[in-house]
Order: sequence, then C-alpha cells, then structure tokens
Amino acid sequence: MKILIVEDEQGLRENMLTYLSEDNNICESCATLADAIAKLASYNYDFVLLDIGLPDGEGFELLNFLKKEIRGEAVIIISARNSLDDRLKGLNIGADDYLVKPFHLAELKARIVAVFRRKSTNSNNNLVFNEIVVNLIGRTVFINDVEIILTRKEYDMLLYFIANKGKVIAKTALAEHLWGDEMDMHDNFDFLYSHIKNLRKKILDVTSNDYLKSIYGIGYKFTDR
Amino acid sequence: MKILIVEDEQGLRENMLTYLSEDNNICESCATLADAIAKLASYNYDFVLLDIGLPDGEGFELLNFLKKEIRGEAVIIISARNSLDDRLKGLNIGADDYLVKPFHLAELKARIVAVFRRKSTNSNNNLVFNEIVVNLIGRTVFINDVEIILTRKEYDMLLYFIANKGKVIAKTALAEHLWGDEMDMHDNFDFLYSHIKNLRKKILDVTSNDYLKSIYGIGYKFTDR
DNA sequence: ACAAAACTGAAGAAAAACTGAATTAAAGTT
DNA sequence: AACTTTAATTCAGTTTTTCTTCAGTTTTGT
Repeated sequence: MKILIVEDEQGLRENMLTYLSEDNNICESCATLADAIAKLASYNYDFVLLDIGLPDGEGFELLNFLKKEIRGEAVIIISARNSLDDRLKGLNIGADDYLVKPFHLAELKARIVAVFRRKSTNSNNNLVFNEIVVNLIGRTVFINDVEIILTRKEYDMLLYFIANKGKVIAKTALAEHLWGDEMDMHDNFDFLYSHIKNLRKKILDVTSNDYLKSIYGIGYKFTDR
Repeated sequence: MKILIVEDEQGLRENMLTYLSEDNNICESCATLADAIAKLASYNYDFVLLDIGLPDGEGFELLNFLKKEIRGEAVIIISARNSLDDRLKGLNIGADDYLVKPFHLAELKARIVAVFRRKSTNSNNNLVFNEIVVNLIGRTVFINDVEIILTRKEYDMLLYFIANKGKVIAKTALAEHLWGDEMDMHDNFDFLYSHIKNLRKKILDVTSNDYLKSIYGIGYKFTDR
C-alpha cells in the first residue's frame, strides 16, 4: 500500500512512518499542506493520513482539493479535536475515517485495513476476485483454495491489480506505486518485468485463466476476459 | 438527488424527510415494505434509506429485490440493531452503508454524500457512438458487444475520431495528433493510410456500417451516415 | 482518359516485452 | 556478528507485437 503521511509533529510523523513501513507499505511523509499538495500532484497514493492542524493551514483544505479532483485516495483524518462538528466536517468533505489523538499505532493500522476493505466494497477481511482471495490481515493469497506464496513485491502488485481490476495500469504508475518516488526508471522496466513474470507464473500454476494481460506500449490490465 | 425513505417510525421518518428536503433533495417516504416495492417499481431513485424492522417484513428482502433487478439505487441501511452479523448481512447483500439508530441527521447527510461520491468515482467512463463503446478506464472497445483489440495508434485514432464525430478531420491534423509535430510527412501519408486501413478493417469485421468515410483530398470523417 | 490521391498486402525495421540465470541486497537465524 | 536463506535487481539474449516502408493496385475528380 502506498501511503502519504501529512503530520507536522515530527515525533509522531516518524513513528507512523517507521511503523507502517515495517508492514511493507511504501510510505512518504511531509509536514505541511504545501508539500502534501505537491506530492499529491505528482504521485498517486492509496492512503493519505491527514493531520488537521498544520503550520500552513487546515487539513480540510487538502480534503477539498482531493474532492474537487475526484481522486481515489482514501483519507483518514488524524486530529486532536474530537467535537462532532469536526468529525462531520471531515466526513462531509470526503474523509473515509476519523482518528482522534492520541491513538495506538495498531489502531491506525487496523483502520487502514478497514477503510481499504470498505472501499473495495467487500465485507470481511478478504479481497475477492473470482477464485482469487487475498487476505489483507494475514497477507495471504488463495486461489481455488490453494495458497500461493508471494514475495512482498508480488503481493503488493497483486493487491494493486485487484484493487484496480479491469483498469489499464500504466507501467510507470505501477512502478511508482511499488517503489515510491525514489526509483529512477529511465525507460528501463526490467525489474518490473521480472516481478510480473514471477507473479504471472505463480497464478498460472494454479489457474488456467491468464488474468494478467499485457497492454503493449502501455502497461497491464488485471481482468478475467 | 431523489431519495426514498422507508421507515415505519413516524417521527423519525418525518424528521428525515424535512431535513433532507431542505437540502434540495426530492424526497418521498413510506412505512412498509409493500409500499416501498410499489414505489420502486414506478419511479427511479438515487438513494434508498432503508429501515430493517418494518411491520410487514425485513428490509433485507427489499435489498434482495434490488440486487436481483440490478438496480442502480444506493442503499443505506438504518437500523437499531448493531450486531456485527446484521451489519455484515446488509453489506453483503449489497447495501452501501449501515447507520445505527439513534443517529444525527447531519451524519446521515454526510454518509449520503460519501456514498454518492464513492459510487460516482467508481463508475466507468465510457465514450459511446451508436453501437461503439469505448471504455476509457479499461482501454477496451466494444462494438455490438464484441470486443475489438486495437493497437496504440488504432486506439488513439478511434478516440480522436469519436471525439470529433461528424467533423471532417484533415490528414495533417490527424497525423499531428498521433505523432506530434516532429513527424515530417512531406506529402507522404503512407504510414497513416496503413493504420487507417487496419482500424477500418477491424471495425468492418463486426459492423456493416462503414463509419470511417474518406474525404478525397482532405482527410476523413467519422459518421454514421 | 489522365494524373493525383488513396488504398492494399507483405516485408523489414524498430520498439516493447519476456525469459533464465547471475549478481547483489535484504531478511531471518543461530 | 557470522551465516543462511530468501528476495530484489540486473543483464544479455530471445520472442512478440507494432510501426513503417514500399511497390503495386484501385479509386477519384476533372
């Protein structure tokens, strides 16, 4: 999962960054609204963890920005304020959840999983696409009730594909989602090809359906037809 | 937004009706399953706010009805029951959100907006021209429900044609759109002809209508007559 | 009927994608 | 901390797909 942390309290920010990164998420962080908007303009994230009280404005402004652009990022508001008004304001503008400081990092993690699950429309902790079942909690994948063992990158890739099933995903977008902005892939997608190949093989070993379609010159599409 | 409120508690029903109507929604209400089904049969709504405990049955039945009919209405369940089982049941059958009584009307409103946003974000972006349907998200093209597979140039071309349907498009304009201004095509349009030919063939294979008309000396026109 | 424009199929060139194996890096163990 | 195991990345060679070119054919407007 690719997460942007917007929080000006340095200690908390770094704690979140460390904690969530340990869980194999691609995390980036910043401390101001301006930085956040800059990052959101250039990259796609699955999640934005958004503090309300920021040095250069209220987090709500960012929420408005995302709403106007009709973006897909899930937003969890993090705030010391617990009034009903603030909660409603956040939810009205389009936040997916609201977390009041102080909180346990474990709870943050649980909420991230819950929101992601809800966004993907299904009920329990599983993300399902035909015979493919991804368990978000255990990071396990079952296909036709056979577990397939995936590496980190393969798992993240599959999750991204299933979350975007049916959509064409550009190689650049995929690479960016998996590696963040640190990766400089000047026309070289060898590392991507390599993981794609391995994931594809593992899926094909237990399925006759080639879900992972290549779109020549563009990227990939995960679909059943 | 057109909203149907299904709730047997008179006080709550009228409160919701008043509150949501103030917000420029068209609201109608009823108190029984039977009435709700009658209304849904005759009118289209954007939203159904559905109480579970009704005098003549459980709201879940209505949910099943809607699901079987594959209707587009968003459903928010309203219930005094807060058990995980009930929540899951509702969400599994296809509700979009679940609200536990008692609740603030402001929160109801926030959820309606949130669900609407989620729904409209997920809706696919299609470009349609007669029997030709181009799905921009999936980068697919269906003609009479048959998928035709296009290369990059062909797809871009078709998109440009449909975006400019009925208009005459000069070859130079088309070439510039597909290759940019760096292409030096001094009177030689062979490369264009080649792609035109291929696209035309793929369309003609599944249609009897020759959409792609040549305008001698000028270019092309994409039209159905 | 003529010349210009448009079309066609096939072939070669180019770009993109894939593969297996080797190397390097990271994670996990004792 | 040294060692083992696993995963990620790089690389060179191969295959696939698409793009472009070209020579010959057909259509079009005058």
